[in-house]
Amino acid sequence: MTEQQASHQAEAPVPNGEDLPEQMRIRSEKRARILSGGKPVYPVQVERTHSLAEIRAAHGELETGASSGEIVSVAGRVMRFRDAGKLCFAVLQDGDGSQLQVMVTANGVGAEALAAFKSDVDLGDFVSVHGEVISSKRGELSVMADRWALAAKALRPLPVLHKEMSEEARVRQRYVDLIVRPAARDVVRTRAAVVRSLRETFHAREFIEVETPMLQTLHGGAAARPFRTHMNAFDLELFLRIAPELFLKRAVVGGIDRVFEINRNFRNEGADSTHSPEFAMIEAYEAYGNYDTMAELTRSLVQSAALAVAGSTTVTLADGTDYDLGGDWQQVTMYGSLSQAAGREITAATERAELVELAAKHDVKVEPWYGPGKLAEELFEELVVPDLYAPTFVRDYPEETSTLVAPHRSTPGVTEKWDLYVRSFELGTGYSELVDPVIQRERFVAQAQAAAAGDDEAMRLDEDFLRAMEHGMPPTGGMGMGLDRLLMAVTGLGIRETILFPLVKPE
RNA sequence: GGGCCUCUAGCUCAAUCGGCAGAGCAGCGGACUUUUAAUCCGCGGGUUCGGGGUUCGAUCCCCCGGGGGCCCA
Repeated sequence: MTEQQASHQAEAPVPNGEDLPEQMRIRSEKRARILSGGKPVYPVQVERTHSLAEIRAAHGELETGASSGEIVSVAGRVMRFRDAGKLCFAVLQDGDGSQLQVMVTANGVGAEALAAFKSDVDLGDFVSVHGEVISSKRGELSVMADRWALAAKALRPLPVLHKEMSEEARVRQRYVDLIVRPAARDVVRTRAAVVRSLRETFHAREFIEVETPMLQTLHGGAAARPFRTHMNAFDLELFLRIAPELFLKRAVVGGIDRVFEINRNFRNEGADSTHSPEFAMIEAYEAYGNYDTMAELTRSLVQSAALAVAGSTTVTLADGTDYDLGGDWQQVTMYGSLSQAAGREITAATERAELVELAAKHDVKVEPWYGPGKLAEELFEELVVPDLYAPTFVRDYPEETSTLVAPHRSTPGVTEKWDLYVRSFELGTGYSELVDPVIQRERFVAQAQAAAAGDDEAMRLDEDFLRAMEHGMPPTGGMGMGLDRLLMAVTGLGIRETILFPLVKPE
């Protein structure tokens, strides 16, 4: 930076200085005053020999009032500040949430540096303190300063630490949430531990991680409305992917027999406590696997993740209740559970008219393009899902709604597909993949007809995907699981709490 | 998409029937060499989400719009 720029910044600390709230104006004025006094406000580097946690680990047992004899430099964000005359206390915080008190006294740093500490430092600032590790008269582990320096000034005040910010403020300004709320930092670490656990489980089973296109000329692999975008160079309409499935299957055709991807999908739908327009998903495919082997893999992924974050397959949810993800999970069939809930036999052969009548009875909305399979699934979601609290694999879904799934080997009209439900939300899905290119083409054609009838979630015919499959695809099992929902499953949090920076409407 | 609730100081929230817009924390000035949400004295701080209407007078009532939450579809 040139001197000219530096002086310009000193003169105009922030735009619209006149209109600033009082506390920002005062902090900006301090910034300018410190700079004009020749001291840096944002030095490139400050003294720091130890993290706060390291000091605590090394000297946590120091007796009340004792001195350690060790001279250190620590730095951190000022979370509390108390001025007791010729002595100041400040509590510094590190990124991992650990805190340590520093004491600045007239004897230790001199009257001038003490006065500067009082006048220059605000809550939220970063400071560096050099001095001896001691224990205060009240037994608080501290660094007794012999010098100090400002490490970075905060121009905005911290929110009050003793009350939670509103949910909206927490989501809109996650950086502030992270500063003041340890639980917010914990979620970030928990999510990282889950992702790491997933990769370890996959690697232990010799799955290869790949990245497939997010910008696609044709969206597919799921039933959802896509985001559209445009590529200038090719003057081409592109879609943000709604699922990686069709590319991962191309990889299996090519001989990547065990393959997985953990990455983002985009669905142009609403946002609520269980849906985010962009969400992270795990998908995996295994040649010579099937929906049973994928169920076993999925259970292992979830249980290993629970062990990684909770140390147990029984996790404690945000509301304090325990939830058991351990052991084998129950398995039911979709038509069987629906029949039981409806009090009458319903199969893939049940006539549409009968299902329409049942839908009317239970206030389930019926769109004209719904066939009997889609209707049965809608009824299932209304009548059965709310009661699926314990982890449950629901098996054998109608062909009509399972465009990419192999026909069941013994039950007519259904496919080898399961959905995994946890606490009544859908956590994942698994298939014996459809690998017959002729049937796949027929299913795509049926989807095209549904699209023509008004179903804007219907899949489009993907000719290149069919071409790949026509080269021969081995019998394959596949699974998919929402990463954000897996976090929800092991923590009990809402989806917007599991995503670090969820989309919010502009203010 | 529909219904209900909500938006006030930096943050979290009050404000009676429509009658001078308040508190706690935070901030500013002062005191204090051992504080732990320190204490004591003093003092500031507001586009009450935006626009319009009713009224002598609107945070409050009405209309339109926006953000957020919950429930329903």
